Amino acid sequence: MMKNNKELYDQLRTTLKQWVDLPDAQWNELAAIFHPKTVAKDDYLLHTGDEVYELYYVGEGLLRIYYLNERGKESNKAFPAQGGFAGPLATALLKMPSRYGIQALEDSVLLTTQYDDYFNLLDQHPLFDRLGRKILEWLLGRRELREQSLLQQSAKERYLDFIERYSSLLNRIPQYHIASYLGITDVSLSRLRSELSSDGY
Amino acid sequence: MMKNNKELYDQLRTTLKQWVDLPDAQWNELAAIFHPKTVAKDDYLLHTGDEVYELYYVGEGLLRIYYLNERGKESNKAFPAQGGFAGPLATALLKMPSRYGIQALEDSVLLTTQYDDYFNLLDQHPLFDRLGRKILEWLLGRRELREQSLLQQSAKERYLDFIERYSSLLNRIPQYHIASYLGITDVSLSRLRSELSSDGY
DNA sequence: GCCATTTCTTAACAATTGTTAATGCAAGAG
DNA sequence: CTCTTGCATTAACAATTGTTAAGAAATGGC
Repeated sequence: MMKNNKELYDQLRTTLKQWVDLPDAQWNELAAIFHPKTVAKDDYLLHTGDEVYELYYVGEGLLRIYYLNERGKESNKAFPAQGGFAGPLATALLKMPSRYGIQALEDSVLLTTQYDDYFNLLDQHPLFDRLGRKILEWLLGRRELREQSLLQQSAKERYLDFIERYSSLLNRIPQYHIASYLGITDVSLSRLRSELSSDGY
Repeated sequence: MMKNNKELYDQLRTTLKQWVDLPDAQWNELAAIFHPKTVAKDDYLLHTGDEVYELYYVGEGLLRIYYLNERGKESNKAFPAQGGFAGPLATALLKMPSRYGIQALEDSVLLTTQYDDYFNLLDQHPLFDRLGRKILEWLLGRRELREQSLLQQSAKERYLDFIERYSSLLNRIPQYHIASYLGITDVSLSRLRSELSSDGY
């Protein structure tokens, strides 16, 4: 069910509207730096350690963003699906090797832009700074919810929250990736699930 | 060693310069909405559940920002000291009861502004949107580092990192507050410390 | 200096999560 | 269809962290 390009760009505009309703002139400027891209299931858009050049908008499909530590342990940071973004902004700004990677969990249709184009855009009109600020405010709120969850909730509580919050993604993401998002091993998650099911969930 | 007001505002301007170097006109606009405030050790600037009205800049002293969950467990989110900010931006935007609280760990000298004034300021000049965006980018980077740390590091590693990163604050923050920042109990931290010291740290 | 209070440590035991390994199950390739 | 491969489950055991309680050490008020 591949979207055509017009639908794709319309969808991006709708997504951005939740923060700033860009007038046609600015919208056209913004749309001009985004280009359609498709990616196949399991392909990588970014490896940890690479320099970051691109930002992605998910029109259709599902990605995962993950951290990798020195011991080679991966932890999933987020699962951007339709309407979501993926692009290590903080790292791109620093022009440093990325602390995270991005992989497609499904065949996906994206809109992508070069970070250099994005940074240039910010200088073209103050509305882009405003849009950027609003998106960042939103992102920050999400990161803080996650931080609180990791600090204060047990693995079981985090899993139950995940089920509730991301019910639509539940059967699209392998268990071991969910476990890694929750900060536990796949074996522990399986044990939690069996405890929950014997408790009547 | 109480700073006088001029030093206090100069310090704020210096702090902001790391993101945007405001011309005098915009700096004066910004300075006008900030007011000096002192707070005594142990006093609360914000309780969880209160609505958020104010943003704080720390001129001198030390604060802690903490989350509180339904079971009454507190977890420290950050320890803003000289040059730092405290103010639940994400919550202020939502006009919802704050998920976190702010308490002074030392007698502190602050500059504070009403969020309404801050939001108005953003409409006065595009530079403020830019400043806001840059601060948020920086904050987001820090939150992501913390998220990765909570997902991938053991309590012992997190503690060693904390010692390294915040060595200057180490003897100003009680152990149990550090433990709560690390996501463990004070008893566990004490145990870690004794293990480390018998390992020669 | 002395007392009360707070903070930190220690110890025993419980609960949670990790590790390893074996097995079952399901989906995709040929 | 069969085989391979990847994913999920289960079990036994280890390591980490939590809980509770008692006492030691440090701090602040008087």
